Amino acid sequence: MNKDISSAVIRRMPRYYRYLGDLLDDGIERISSNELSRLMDVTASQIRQDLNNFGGFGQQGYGYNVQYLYEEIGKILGLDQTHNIIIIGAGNLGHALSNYVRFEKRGFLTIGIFDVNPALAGGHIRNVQIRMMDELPEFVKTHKVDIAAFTMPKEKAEECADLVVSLGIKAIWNFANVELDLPQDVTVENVHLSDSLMQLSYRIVQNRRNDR
Amino acid sequence: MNKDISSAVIRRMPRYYRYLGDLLDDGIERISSNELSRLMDVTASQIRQDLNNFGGFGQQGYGYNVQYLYEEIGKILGLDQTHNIIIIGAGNLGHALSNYVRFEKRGFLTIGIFDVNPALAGGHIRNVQIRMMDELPEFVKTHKVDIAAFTMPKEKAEECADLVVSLGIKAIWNFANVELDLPQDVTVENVHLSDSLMQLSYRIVQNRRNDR
DNA sequence: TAGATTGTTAATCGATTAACAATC
DNA sequence: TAGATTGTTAATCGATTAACAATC
Repeated sequence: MNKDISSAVIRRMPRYYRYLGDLLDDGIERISSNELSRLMDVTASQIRQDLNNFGGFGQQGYGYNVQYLYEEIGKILGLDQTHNIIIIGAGNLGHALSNYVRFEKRGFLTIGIFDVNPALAGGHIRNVQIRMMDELPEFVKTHKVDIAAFTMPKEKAEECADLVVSLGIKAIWNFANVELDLPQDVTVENVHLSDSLMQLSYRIVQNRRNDR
Repeated sequence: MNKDISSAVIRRMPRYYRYLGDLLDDGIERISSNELSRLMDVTASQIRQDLNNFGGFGQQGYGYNVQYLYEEIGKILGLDQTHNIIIIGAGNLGHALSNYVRFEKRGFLTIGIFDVNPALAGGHIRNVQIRMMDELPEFVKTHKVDIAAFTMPKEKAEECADLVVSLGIKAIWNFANVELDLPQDVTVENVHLSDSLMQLSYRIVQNRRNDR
């Protein structure tokens, strides 16, 4: 129905959402694309183009109602629904993710954490129990799981992907440093921390060269 | 000197590096842009264009030597140098980052972790001592610090940015969910986990709509 | 009504892909 | 030498910006 919206646009939507949330907190009622443009350091034209991919949220001569636009973008991003997350890999990163209380406010709820290490069995992270991997199939059958977050070592990632796909999970938030090979009805969002660090490193080295 | 290379290209370099590393591990000696293209699911044309931003690393009729190309991309990304990192915020995420042994292999070394919580003072994460924030200025003066990783709550981020900038640090790896306002000789790489999760959420909701 | 600002079309710019001559 | 494959130029495609008529 919605014709495909370019990923460049999608990438910017959470940023709009963030800025509008801040404006809302500051009690700002309305904002024009021009003011927002100055605030966010993007062109007003881009803001209007981006938003109009999803509909006309503004009003000529007035601008945008902050609260309304904030809520609409929230709906676009699916933040009006609850997303149940399981975390596979109870290492530091798994801990970190499950502790992000802020996510909960946006409707993301960690309902299970899984690991292979028997030493962790029965433990809890903020009242979410750590379970062993062999309990995963039963758990997914008895709970609604929307997202599997992958925080295990990359060597295990492909195997885990096969498992969760076979259990019917349709979305993976992948922190393991490999590309997963998935059926096309399963969506994956990669967070490659080491790629990110390398990009930073590139720019550092580049700046040093320019200084000379 | 190097004319500006588009960020789209830079973003792809770590991925090339990753794939070439895997090929190297598999004992593959040479590869053509065409084979790599199939492997990575990008066009061969793009691979050749991307690489030729930095120089001619291949040979007509032969392709690319995997080892050589791997090392050259490593140099481009600055992985032939050591980068000392301090982590500000010793929460779960700070722990996770400092425990990424893999980063060390690429020349990224955590040399200090800082927090405001006195309960953490004197603790260690993998033989790196947790220090209090008031020790930071002295630490930066007596150690070479290339990167400050921001894993504190977003409310503290801007203030920390002012501090590390005033101490002469030129690169920030920012996990706090705000945009930092920085002088233009300071480079920042943002990792906005909640933005990432929202993009995933968008695609989940989108897929469900399409199913109907 | 006049002024402001959107929604949208048109123009520009940049990035990706295709093509092919150069050359190993 | 003939075949393969790069490096690079040209063509295409998509995304961003500019402009402006519609309208609140």
